[in-house]
Amino acid sequence: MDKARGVSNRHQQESPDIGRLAPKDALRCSGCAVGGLCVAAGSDAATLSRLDEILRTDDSIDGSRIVIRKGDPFNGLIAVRSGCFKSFTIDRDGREQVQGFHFPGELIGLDAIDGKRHRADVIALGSAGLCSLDYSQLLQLSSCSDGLRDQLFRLFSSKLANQNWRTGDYTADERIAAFLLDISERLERRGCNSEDFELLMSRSDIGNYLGLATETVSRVFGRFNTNGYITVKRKRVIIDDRDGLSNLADAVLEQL
Amino acid sequence: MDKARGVSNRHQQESPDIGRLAPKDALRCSGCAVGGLCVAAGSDAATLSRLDEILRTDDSIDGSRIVIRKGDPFNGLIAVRSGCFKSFTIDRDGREQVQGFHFPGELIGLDAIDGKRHRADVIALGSAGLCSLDYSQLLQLSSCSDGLRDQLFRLFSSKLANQNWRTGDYTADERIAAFLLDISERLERRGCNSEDFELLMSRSDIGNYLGLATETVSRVFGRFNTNGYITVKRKRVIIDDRDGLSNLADAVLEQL
DNA sequence: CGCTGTCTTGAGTACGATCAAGTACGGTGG
DNA sequence: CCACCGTACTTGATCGTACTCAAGACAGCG
Repeated sequence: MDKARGVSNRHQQESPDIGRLAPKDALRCSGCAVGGLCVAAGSDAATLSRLDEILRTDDSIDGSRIVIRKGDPFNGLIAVRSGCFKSFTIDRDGREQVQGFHFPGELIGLDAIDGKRHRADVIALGSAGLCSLDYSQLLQLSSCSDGLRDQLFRLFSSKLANQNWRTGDYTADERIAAFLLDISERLERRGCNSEDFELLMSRSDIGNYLGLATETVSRVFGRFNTNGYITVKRKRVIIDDRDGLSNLADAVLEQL
Repeated sequence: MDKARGVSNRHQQESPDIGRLAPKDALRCSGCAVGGLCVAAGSDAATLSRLDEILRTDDSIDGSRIVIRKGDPFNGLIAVRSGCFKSFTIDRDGREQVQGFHFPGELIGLDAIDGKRHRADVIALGSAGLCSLDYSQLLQLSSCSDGLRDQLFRLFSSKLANQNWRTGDYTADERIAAFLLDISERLERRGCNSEDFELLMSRSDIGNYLGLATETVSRVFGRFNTNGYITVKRKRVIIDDRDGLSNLADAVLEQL
């Protein structure tokens, strides 16, 4: 009972770390650990093997490597294989705007299809891997498969839906509760431990993402800690009272 | 020189009002006034005529009519033909959250593809018209046409891209300047007068949408008016100093 | 062991929210 | 045509949350 106090450690041993989701031998959609959440979901075997053909993977991304720069020509969709990425822009005053964090199975660069240029920088938070899918080839391939088309639309759709809560008018507490539950839920869907995890992003990233100052994030984390909602030490977070958090985040989560 | 002072009235006579974009006789994609911005853009004649087949139109929508309710089953995409719509949710405390305003050629309900239920209420702001496109039929049809698939993805993509600026951390002045320029630009693309127009939504809708209080919107409008950026009287807005507004909205607009 | 960057904690401040009148407009009916 | 009413908008005064500035604690690392 040293660290994981206040919560069962039922997920302790079987849950993989977010960085370990893509074993070296699964360089294709057909064997991908997050296939069920990604582009391939709902595709038949034939489509799957053609997806494998147009797929380019890179599993050797080290922490803090910028994988996309704003203005880069858009060639294809980027899917996260493992690890976590942050997308952001820097305005002319040098101020950063964090647009989002991307987990395995999620697509990056969807907003670049229209203008054919990437609209944000994307950086790896820790070691990570990704796939790229050439857009015109994907467009071709999607003519053959109803399932693939549907899945692409669904991925777009859920991205749009998940965007809405951030624009609402919520308090710092509501935002952070919703943020923590969002991260937790995304980890869960990937088979990771959703009760006890490491935040891969810094306090200032979180604050920037949520429209709050770094200090406010720190303070709310501290308050949640003393109130028994979570146990937080630096980047390590344990969800102690999920219901309490949900209660706080209620107004926000109704948007989903 | 009674009302349109300070700005040329070059767009005065030839610009249609936003409510008058869909003449009664153009009930099909092929003859639609906003076809170039909507689903049909980039489709060949054959696809266009098949689009016409799966299209259902309704041009007799009166003001304040709710056309979609949150939780409604998702059957297909809704495209605005004429007028303007507002999408919003009401949380359990009865507080409204305005998610967006929709102009002719724009799609509504994209975020419902994934969960198969609409995630927001949609109401007409004044008399309006819309089209609905059955999703499964559209999915089928899109297998035949690269152009249609591409256009659908682009519409999704631009929707995602245009979402980002609202989440950033900006002042009331920046938000409202960006809002006015956004409306103006959308009117322009539809061939309407972009210098002198009527806001179809109320101050409280604008405030809610931008995360500001009604009173703040009113005050900023008033300040912009005295500073010579705009002439505003009730719902009527004239853009007097576009550069000034752009300057204010710079930080925001970089996100686009 | 001290250096560096990240995080935490504290004190004062500001921007926009809230509360509260007051005003203009559009609609209705006399 | 005008008096009336209700709603939307404007304007003013006060308040509160989260920002800013500032200092200190902690972890990681040479």
